Amino acid sequence: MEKVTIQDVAREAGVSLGTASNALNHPEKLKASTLQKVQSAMSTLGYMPNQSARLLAGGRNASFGLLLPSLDHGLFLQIANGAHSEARRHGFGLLIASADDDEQLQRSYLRYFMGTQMAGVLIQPLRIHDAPLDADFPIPIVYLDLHCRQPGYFVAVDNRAQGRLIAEHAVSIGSRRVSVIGSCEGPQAEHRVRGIRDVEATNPSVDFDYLLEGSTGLARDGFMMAQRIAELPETERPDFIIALSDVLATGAIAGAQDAGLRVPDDIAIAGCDGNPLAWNDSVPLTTCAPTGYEMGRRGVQFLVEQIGDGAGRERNPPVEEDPCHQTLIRPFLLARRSTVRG
Amino acid sequence: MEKVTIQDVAREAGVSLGTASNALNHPEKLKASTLQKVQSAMSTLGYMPNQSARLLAGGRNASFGLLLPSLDHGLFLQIANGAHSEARRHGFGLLIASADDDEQLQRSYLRYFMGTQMAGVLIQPLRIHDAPLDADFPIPIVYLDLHCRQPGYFVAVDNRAQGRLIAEHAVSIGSRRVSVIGSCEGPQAEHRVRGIRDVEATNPSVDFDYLLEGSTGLARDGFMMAQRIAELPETERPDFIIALSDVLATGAIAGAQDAGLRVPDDIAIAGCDGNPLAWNDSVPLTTCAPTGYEMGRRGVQFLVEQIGDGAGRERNPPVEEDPCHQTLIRPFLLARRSTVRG
DNA sequence: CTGAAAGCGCTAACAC
DNA sequence: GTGTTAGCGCTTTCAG
Repeated sequence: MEKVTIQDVAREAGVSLGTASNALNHPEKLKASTLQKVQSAMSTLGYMPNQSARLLAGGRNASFGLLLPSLDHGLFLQIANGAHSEARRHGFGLLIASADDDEQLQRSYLRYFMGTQMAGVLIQPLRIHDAPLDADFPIPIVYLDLHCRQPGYFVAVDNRAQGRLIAEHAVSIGSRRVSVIGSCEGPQAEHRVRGIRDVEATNPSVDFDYLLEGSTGLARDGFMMAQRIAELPETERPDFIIALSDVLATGAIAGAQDAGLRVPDDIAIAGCDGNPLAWNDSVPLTTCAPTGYEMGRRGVQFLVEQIGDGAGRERNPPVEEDPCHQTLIRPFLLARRSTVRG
Repeated sequence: MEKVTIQDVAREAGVSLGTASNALNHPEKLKASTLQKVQSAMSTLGYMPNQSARLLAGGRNASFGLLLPSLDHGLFLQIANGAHSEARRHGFGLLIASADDDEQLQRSYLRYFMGTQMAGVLIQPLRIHDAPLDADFPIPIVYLDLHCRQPGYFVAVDNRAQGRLIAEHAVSIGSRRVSVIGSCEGPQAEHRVRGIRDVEATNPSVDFDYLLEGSTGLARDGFMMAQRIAELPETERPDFIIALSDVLATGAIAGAQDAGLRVPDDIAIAGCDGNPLAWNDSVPLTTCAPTGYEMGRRGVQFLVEQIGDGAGRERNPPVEEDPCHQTLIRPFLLARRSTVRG
């Protein structure tokens, strides 16, 4: 089918171009009968408004952009779902893009979103460093999974509380020796370790040691670390492993079992980051409840808030509020079989 | 930062508007030194080309749209990943949207993609019926997870082969009585049942019965059906349950265990649709390997193919090929602990 | 290589 | 209520 423009619609409906346009953007301005005529003309012609032209002519883009670092983590599905449902509640659409762990691609999608005049952008940056870019962005932007003392909007999981929660759980079930495995490559993992150290400080009778190497993203690393741990003499062997990610924990469970240990009887193992995609163990994993949904929702709320602000005041707002808008998502413990005997 | 246009760039670089535009779209036409000047002007000004204007003026949109029915199934992540990686290989971007199980939203995103002049769109329709729409779409379109004897491009999982695979597995491990649970609400489930019946036909010594009720999407239904099955006297009780979805299988495993049966010793349970998001059982689930990645890849290949076609021939192609382009993705068995003793 | 100019399809003023 | 018109920012074409 050849392209049909709003002109064609107007002709078909026997009205003027402007009226056809109004039917689309200000239906309340038309007489019901006229509106009816135009709409039926649109559908018989199969008219699809050209978004580019609408936007260019000054229309508002009622969509938000969501830019994720990649699509291989359950967290991203949750974020997308949370953001989408909240966006819909406010009458916005949501377009999702993945940077595929590539900074250049991240930038290019970000430019695309800007260039396409999205109503706002939610971005979970690949690295902290990517944040300050917002300095000169023409549209509202919210950073996800990033906690940062800078002007701007940030929504993050309270990773420190996650670490604390799991460590407290370890202590509460009577563990004596706790091993923390993973690496501190990202700020998230770093905060989790800090939370664990909080608990360590208040429980001097429990031993904590830290095997911070490998990555947090590969089950294989967890497997090997658990095997090394399993080789220790029983008197030195930890009775609880905290893995800094669920994927790592999954590997660790397999590694421990492969070495002949029973989970949780001989050794308890827990994850940290609430990643349902990793929950395919032979034993249900203790970890934190997923937080992505909440992040996505909150992020869109910030976006909507900014848009509202822009409309409300013009310049020199009466009160200069704190320009740093931050939200920490509070995590919850999911105590399951990998640490608690059935 | 205020909006900076290509005019500003041209002025800053000391060249004409046309040249600045060429720097963006036909860099090969510029002297290296001029190109350099323009590019640095762009970056110092923080110039972001207005996509709407580019498209409207006739530029090509180097992005595909992917329209998914929802975002709550692991399959969708796989599709998105497969599509994205293939799109990148060909120099295209990918924008993802979710219809959130809402037909109206599906249509609205589809129009959006059309209106935004995407280079092509991949759509996994909510219902079969949504397919024929393509009759008058101005851009290449490929349907996912849909097998359909109509002109157009279709990529689907061979659901019938999935059913066959699982049923053959049941027979091969010596099952005598097989119960199939789930509902035939979608065409996918229907095909799976057909595949199971294929196997039933060639194995008269094995009993198959079909409890086709509830939904395929709720673990709760699986739970309750398994409980009902568990109450049967041992002589009548099936020794193998095929659930028409992994989510259902997950529920069934929990239900059987809750009723005091051991899996797989007392009863083996398998899924069908290779959904990693459902793999959080206490026992690793036998099912088919995930197929989404392959679907996404193949879908984008079809898109690229269509675009290539459009450029190659103008009208009256020398040979009129079959207008029905279909690909069936072949499934593989993933035999795990829920049916095979460790 | 440059500069000028014609739209792309639409929205939002403004007149009627 | 309706019809008319001026751009939105950019790409492309065409003459220099």
